[in-house]
Amino acid sequence: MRQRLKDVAERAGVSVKTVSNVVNGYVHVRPDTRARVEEAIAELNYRPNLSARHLRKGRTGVIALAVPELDIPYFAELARYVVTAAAAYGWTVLIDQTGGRREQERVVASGITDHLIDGLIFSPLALTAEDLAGLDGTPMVLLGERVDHGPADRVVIDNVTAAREITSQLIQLGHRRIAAIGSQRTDEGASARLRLAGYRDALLAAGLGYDETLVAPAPAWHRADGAAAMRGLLTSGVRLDAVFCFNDTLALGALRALHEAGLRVPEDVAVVGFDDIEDGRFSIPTLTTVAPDKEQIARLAVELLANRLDGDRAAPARELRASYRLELRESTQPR
Amino acid sequence: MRQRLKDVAERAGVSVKTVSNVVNGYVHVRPDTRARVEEAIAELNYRPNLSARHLRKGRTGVIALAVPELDIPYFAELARYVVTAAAAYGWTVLIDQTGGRREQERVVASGITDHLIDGLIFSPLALTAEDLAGLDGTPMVLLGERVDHGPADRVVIDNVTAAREITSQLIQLGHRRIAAIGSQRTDEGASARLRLAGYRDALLAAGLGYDETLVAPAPAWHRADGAAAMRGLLTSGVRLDAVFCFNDTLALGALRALHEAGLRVPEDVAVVGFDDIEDGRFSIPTLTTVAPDKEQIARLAVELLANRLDGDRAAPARELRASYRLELRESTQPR
DNA sequence: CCATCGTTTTACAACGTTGTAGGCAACGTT
DNA sequence: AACGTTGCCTACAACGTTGTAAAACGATGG
Repeated sequence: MRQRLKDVAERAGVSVKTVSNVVNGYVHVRPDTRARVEEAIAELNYRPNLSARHLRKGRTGVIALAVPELDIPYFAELARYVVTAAAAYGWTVLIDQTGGRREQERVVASGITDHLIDGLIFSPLALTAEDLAGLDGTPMVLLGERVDHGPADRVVIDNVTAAREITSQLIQLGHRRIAAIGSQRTDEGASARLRLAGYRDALLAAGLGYDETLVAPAPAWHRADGAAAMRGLLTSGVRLDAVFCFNDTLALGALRALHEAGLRVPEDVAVVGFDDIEDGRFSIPTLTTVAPDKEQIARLAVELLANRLDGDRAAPARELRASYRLELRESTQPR
Repeated sequence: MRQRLKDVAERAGVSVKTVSNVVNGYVHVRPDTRARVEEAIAELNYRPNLSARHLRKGRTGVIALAVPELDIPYFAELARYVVTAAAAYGWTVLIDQTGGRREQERVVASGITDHLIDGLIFSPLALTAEDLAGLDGTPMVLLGERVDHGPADRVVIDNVTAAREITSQLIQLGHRRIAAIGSQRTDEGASARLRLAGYRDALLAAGLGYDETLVAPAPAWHRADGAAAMRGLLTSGVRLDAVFCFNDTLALGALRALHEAGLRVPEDVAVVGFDDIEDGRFSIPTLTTVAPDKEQIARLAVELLANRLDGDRAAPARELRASYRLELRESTQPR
């Protein structure tokens, strides 16, 4: 049977509240009393009932991280960092998978949210600012950017600049026909829109012009989508000597399709990705990519949440920018 | 401000309990009363306070899934299936990362467990049966096998047979010097022990003999460990024409190391893995592997937990076996 | 019109915890 | 000696919910 404060109190011969005080580290407890209580706690293997504590205090010590898909490595890696960063605050992280579906995202943002968790770190794919507007409840930190600024705290990286830089890098390496894989319909995928903008900026700045036939859409950003898009570009007959994939899994799929088509990377076609997932450090060839500082993203998100929880909930939303760097690997330069 | 039953009750002009009855689908509520209450619920956007409900009912509707590392793709994929299977029971899944450290696993198994969740699906790396013995509390389902049968429900696959089959497959393809990557110290990694046993069985059954110099340990089962182990085998000068890696990430690392050494896969060395992670379907070459039915594993685990929660908690522990199949891909046969 | 019975609704207590307010010693200060 | 101060501890109430028991209601039959 599970032990309660009352059981500990009876065993130690003190009041329930005194046990509570010991558990919570209240200072004014005589050392011998404290020792007696701690002994009783140990003997009974007492553990606080978190639901009761929450009911009383209004805090659960649990925050949620909601991501579209856990088996996209980027999110799995991010989840690990968030769990680590949250541990520093003594928080447990509930990880939730939305599948990127608007309905599920809405459920997570409002339903799950209510009462079970103290705060939410949320990487929305489909949800819009107005979906979020109605949620007065749980403090929330958004990851990744949309063009429209919502009412919530947010951690972003500068997608446009990063995309421009890596595209420029390709240009500097001598590539002139640079394709892009991963564009999406405007109402989904803000990341896609921003990375496309950076790609376009770089091309125009270099006087190369923007050729729509070089831009391949990808409904989702999985390996299979990257492979399919690459095959599409190849069969379309368009000339190309490099590909900028909007994330690493797309790029891994593209590598595969190029391999199947008998093309060498980087000799025939250079490939770059985005996210710096672990696979890209071991793929054949290894993958040049934009590497966002995931550890920093996670840390900033947790800090924003902590400030919001402890501080002024009505304070204006803040937006923090995380850094990134370019990782040049084999897929852009012969070894 | 968050709404309570009381607020809804006042608005609808009924008692708190009647609102509770409506929320919980109690039958004896007059239709017009029910309508009035539901209207009030909608207007106030009422959501039950789960902590209070739990405190009263002893159920949270949350189960936990504890895995060693989320950025090992196998666990990420498994997590996805568990979340899906649990949704069918209306459960939310709290995903926890233990890092495979015994201390953290113990915390998860006892600490987190208490009061916050109804049940736990647990994939332990370092924890032993005796660690688990002391936990009377939360129902638990273990994933993966240890040699010693613990006191908890369990979902396993037949590791020994699977390892034997895939090794036999290599032998049948004509390979004679088959290395193994992924062995571990006996006190950790039960999977390693079982897969090694299957590998050995197959070799002995084919009259090939078991050569310890062909077995490379791997402290963890990441890509980097696989690459390092492969390099070790290659520099040791031992002759080999195939490698059985105890999971896919090891195999991907091995592929990388072979590539760097200028060896072709499968022409010079065949490679097989275990787990069937998505990467293996897109790697160059694609990876032959043992494919456990992850969806089935997740479903069985959730079912076991459901039975335990609704049924007899003192019933003897059950062990269910999930199926697997061999996926033959490019890394064992030229296209 | 009353008794009976099933339906619908309600009051109350309890789940385990902690904040508030207060009491009792022991101590130091006037 | 009286007083305030401090340290330690306790009783009580409350967080939002639901199970229990019982009350109120309405319909039926005698």
